[in-house]
Amino acid sequence: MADHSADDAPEYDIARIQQKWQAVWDELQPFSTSDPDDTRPRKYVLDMFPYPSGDLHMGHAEAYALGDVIARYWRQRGYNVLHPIGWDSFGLPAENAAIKRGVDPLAWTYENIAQQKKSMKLYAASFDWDRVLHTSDPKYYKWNQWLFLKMYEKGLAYRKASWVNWCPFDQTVLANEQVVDGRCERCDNIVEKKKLTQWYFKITDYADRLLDDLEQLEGHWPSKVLSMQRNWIGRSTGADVEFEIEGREDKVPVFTTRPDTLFGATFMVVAPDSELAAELVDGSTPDVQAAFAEYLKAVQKETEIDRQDASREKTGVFLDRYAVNPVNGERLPIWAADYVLADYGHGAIMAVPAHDQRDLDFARKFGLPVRVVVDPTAAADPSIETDAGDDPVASDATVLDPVATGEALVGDGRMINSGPLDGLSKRDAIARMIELLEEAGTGRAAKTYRLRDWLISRQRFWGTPIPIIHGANGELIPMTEDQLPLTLPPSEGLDLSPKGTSPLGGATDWVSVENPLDGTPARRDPDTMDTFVDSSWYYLRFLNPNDDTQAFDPAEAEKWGPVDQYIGGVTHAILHLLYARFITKVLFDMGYITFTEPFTALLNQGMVLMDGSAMSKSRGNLVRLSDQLDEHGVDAVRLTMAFAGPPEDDIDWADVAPHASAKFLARAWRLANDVTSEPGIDFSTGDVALRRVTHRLLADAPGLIEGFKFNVAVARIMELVNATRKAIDSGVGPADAAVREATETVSLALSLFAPYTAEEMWEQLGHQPTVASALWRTADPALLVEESVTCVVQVDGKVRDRLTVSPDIAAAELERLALDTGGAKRAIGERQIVNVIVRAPKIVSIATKG
RNA sequence: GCCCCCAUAGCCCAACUGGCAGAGGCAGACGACUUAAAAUCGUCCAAGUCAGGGUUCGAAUCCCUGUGGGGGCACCA
Repeated sequence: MADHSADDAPEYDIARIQQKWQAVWDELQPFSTSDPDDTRPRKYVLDMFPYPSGDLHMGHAEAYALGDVIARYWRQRGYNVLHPIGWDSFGLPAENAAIKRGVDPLAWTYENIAQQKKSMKLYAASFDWDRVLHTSDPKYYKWNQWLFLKMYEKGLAYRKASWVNWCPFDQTVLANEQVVDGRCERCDNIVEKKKLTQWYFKITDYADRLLDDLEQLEGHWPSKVLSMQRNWIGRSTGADVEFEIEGREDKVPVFTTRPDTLFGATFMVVAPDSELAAELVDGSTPDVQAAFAEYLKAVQKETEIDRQDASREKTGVFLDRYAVNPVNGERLPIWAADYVLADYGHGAIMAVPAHDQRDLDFARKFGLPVRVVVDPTAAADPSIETDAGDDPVASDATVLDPVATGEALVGDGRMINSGPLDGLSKRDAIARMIELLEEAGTGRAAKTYRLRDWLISRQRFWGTPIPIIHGANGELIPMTEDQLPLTLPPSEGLDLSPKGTSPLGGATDWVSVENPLDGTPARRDPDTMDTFVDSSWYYLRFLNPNDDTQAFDPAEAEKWGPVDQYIGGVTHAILHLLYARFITKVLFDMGYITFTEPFTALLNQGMVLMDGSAMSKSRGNLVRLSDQLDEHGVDAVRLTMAFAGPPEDDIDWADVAPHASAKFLARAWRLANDVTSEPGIDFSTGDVALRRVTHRLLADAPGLIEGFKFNVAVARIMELVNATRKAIDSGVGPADAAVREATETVSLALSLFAPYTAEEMWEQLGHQPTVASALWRTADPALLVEESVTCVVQVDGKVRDRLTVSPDIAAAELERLALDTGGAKRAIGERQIVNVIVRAPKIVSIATKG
């Protein structure tokens, strides 16, 4: 038995090993991708870049551990792997820290970046340090401005006045995506509505493509993210119907998903905060105008949270105006009610109370007429085809009276009271009504989306200035590319505190300019861009981060793009990913790139929790990464992250055992110390049993890594370590060639998870550094075949006997052997055999009866 | 309200996608080494797969129903 007492055996000193190899990596640069003559096939592996709000935390540690496994894996498989890192370094936290502590946001940001970079190096993340970028660097945000100007040129960047989300604490507008449950995503304060003129990107022009292209990502992105994106875009199909309004010149379009129920429309509702409502009220009586003004005031006082309370009563005011139903000429009273939204569809609806729950609630409250046009009891008629799932309702007079039941009839049935549609099913009636509307020129098939345009202006300092000059008469003058970058003025002397207008407005020298067209006084746009603009295309900037002549090199994009594997948290499932997909499509349309999706594959890691909940200082369950690294070593923390479970699952730090990972690594490392054979020994002379374990790992690890089953891969390495330990201590001994082969394989496999330990082992085994640039080995198929396998003999589903047979045994032979076993004979007894299923060589299943 | 995931030893998790429920780890028990402890090495322990039904020669795996947990969307016409 080998002697492992502390006195005479070397100790696994992870602190020393870490220090040693960091220096070696700095010198050898095994992760550089700068050689233009590299002929290896390429992989682009990208971790979501961090926001520098402090030092790295446990969440970063998990993400970077997993991303690194993938990057190192592909390198080991012979690929030229681009694995860059940068910082998403514009944004609110820098500014808030500046306000709170009176520091310069720039200094604060770059101090944090320096600290994070140091931690990443310690953490052994295999980044290409030559490609670092910071979005707060004018070298970077110049190209944000370029992108803005290109979008402006194409009509994809525009200004409009609209009711926007306003965070009263951060004193800035927010995108819809940044409002969660009616609260500001960042500070959790209740969001208010304000009418402001702001810059928008026209993402709605791309709604169909953003939705339809998700199909390409199926199987490569988590299905959860795909469904979140689908929900967010929220396409619904139906028809636009044009209604005439008495006393108004132009017709009013209304979107509906149920054009089949047009004959059941009994009133119309417009959004109180829409222009249409204001205009209709203008043409109404003074009484109506007063009532409406009061109602509008009440509506505008409501927060998003009030509005989303589904249980609240319907409210509204009658406008004393009338629309005309285009299919039957009926007069429909027009109401304003806040259950109709100004910015969805056309801000007006046709109300069909019999077949829409909201309309029914409203009609019941205000005593408006209800007319049933779909008879759900009639679907039993065999000549009527109903949609699957919409089962006919039992024939019962009461269901046909929604006013009495309070339940709208939303299911399928047979059309009644609907003139030319009578007798049709819902589906057929929808199609027929669209035809009729199109023939009459009063409507057409239409689609509407939940997705809104992307509001990109922010009234904040620490962001990309918008490269637009406002002339004295309100004209917009875009800067020209040669004038970029438009850099931020120094923060010194500026009031950064939230006050509802951009701090840049106070930088008089900066904001006041001459109108480039006529020399009259003009002002720069004082707002800055949403930082999601920065991150929407950064993956392209990594291809040539220091190029001053272009945002990115289309030739490099052709070489490397799109990203083969993107890794990051599910927190960005909608926002960032949707914007990046959008900008990618825009750049494709402009001809800069040849692909339409930025991220071919996506891995979402879970969160790191403590005692079942997210870590936070206020909760007092914060685990500090630096403490963990000090206590257990980098490798043990990384290994723990990979081993804890499937990567997309949350890790509860209370459930995992980094000390056990450290113990395992020491055990693996000790193997390398124990090996006594020389490098280059002929492995084929080694012990076959141990070689089998080694080669099974060689064969299986690639599939496990590519399937993101890192935890299983680690378990398999542990298995090999255990088998090797046993071979050394109580088997063939430390000099056997198979022991060296196994230990070298452990080092190679561990190099993905525990790079320091793996390097140390590799060197101890007599190899040149680095194991990080060594290649994975091919399994010998001969060693993957077992000499004999156990075949199970089942009778009526129960295991009755076992056979030890050759793996290539013939089915007929196996059947004969199985039927002859004592266990099978006993179980069959007098019963009659009805079927024998043979799955050679693993199982024989006998079915009997009697 | 609509849609989507998940449930396996005390705990974290595997199981070739229908073929003997266990790879690995934690915790636990015992032993070796030690004056002792730690470290190390070794041995052992444990569920019949949330519940009920169905398909099948055979179900953790496929299909229904329910329970429990997690997530997304929601007055979106």
